[in-house]
Amino acid sequence: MSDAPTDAPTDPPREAPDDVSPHVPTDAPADPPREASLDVIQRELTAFARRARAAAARVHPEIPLVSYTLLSHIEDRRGCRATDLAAHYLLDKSTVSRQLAGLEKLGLVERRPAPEDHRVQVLHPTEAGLAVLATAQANRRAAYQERLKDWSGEDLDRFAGYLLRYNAAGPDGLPDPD
Amino acid sequence: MSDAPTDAPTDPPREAPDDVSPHVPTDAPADPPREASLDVIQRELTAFARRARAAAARVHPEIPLVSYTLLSHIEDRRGCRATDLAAHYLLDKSTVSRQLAGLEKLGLVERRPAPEDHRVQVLHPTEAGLAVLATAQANRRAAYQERLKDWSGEDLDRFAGYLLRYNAAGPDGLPDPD
DNA sequence: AAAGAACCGTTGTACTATACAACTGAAATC
DNA sequence: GATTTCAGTTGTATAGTACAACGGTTCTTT
Repeated sequence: MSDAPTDAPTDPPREAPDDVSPHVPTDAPADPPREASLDVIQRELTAFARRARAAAARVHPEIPLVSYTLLSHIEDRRGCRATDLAAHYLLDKSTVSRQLAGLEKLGLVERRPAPEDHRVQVLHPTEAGLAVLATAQANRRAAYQERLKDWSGEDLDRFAGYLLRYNAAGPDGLPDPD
Repeated sequence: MSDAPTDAPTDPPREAPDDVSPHVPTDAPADPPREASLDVIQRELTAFARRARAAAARVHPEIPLVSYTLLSHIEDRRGCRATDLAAHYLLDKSTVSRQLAGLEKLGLVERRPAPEDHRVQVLHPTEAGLAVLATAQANRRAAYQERLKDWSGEDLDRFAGYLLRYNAAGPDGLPDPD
């Protein structure tokens, strides 16, 4: 995404969630409020990304962190290749290679050369890998539940829908390969 | 935030934005849909953070990147101190110190010892710093406008509101210091 | 089928972003 | 005035990445 949040973090939740009129958006000239919303979205998304990053390091002391993301994808797409991961996450091959090396050393993934194509490595989570994922997943879920406990089901639903829609535009506004 | 997005990236926009029923949330038992929404939110937020990070590096080749975030805050809070930045972004003093050193070397910020307290450094953006910020801000805004061009004003407004609300919980679910 | 192109993954090297700990200087407290 | 506390810097270490150069493999093309 060419709109990466990388700035304008000034201070996210400074103006309470009210200054974003929940209803009078398309009434007036329609353009000013639109821009205001865009700015808020940009700023908040940025703030989120920045904090997420910082927090990430604190949350998974057990596993080298980003490897975790990859492990998760490996579980989801059993038997995927390193190249798939790189393409999916917009990472360099070398980065993935090293992350996988780490995961293997930790005994969380197995990589076996594919029988059909000897260049390719087929990736699978190990028992340990699955266990780690399960635990972390549970922790995360609990954290989100706590953070969003005051939200109505309807709000959660809509928020989820918006996020899905936002992300659906793909990594760079592109159709999202993969 | 203990809910840091650090995993379950499997593949964000895989299920179209429709499988999140936009209206029938609080009707049924109310619990299953809630959990589903939570999972989606968790996953999408995670996906966003991951990609944002990757994209960030591609978007601001000009300036060492994260420094950008700090510069932005410095503009917003003229005359703030390095410690303020550290506290605000949950960064170590040393990290901020080095980032600022970089920004100063690039001529984007000035730091002067405060007259009243000789330990403190008062930070100000330079002309060049303001110019860089303005340019980047324009780029970002354009990118967001493009990405969200198909959204209705009402949806933008609501999405902005949700993000604000989400972030308002603070870096860790805490009352958000600062 | 031999040559060349395309591919997959690894390794060397370099850089950003961070953290933690130790240290210097300058208030503030006692 | 001695101690503690606070602001920033510097040393050292680590994660995460990228890019470029390779070493095998497989697919294409003559």
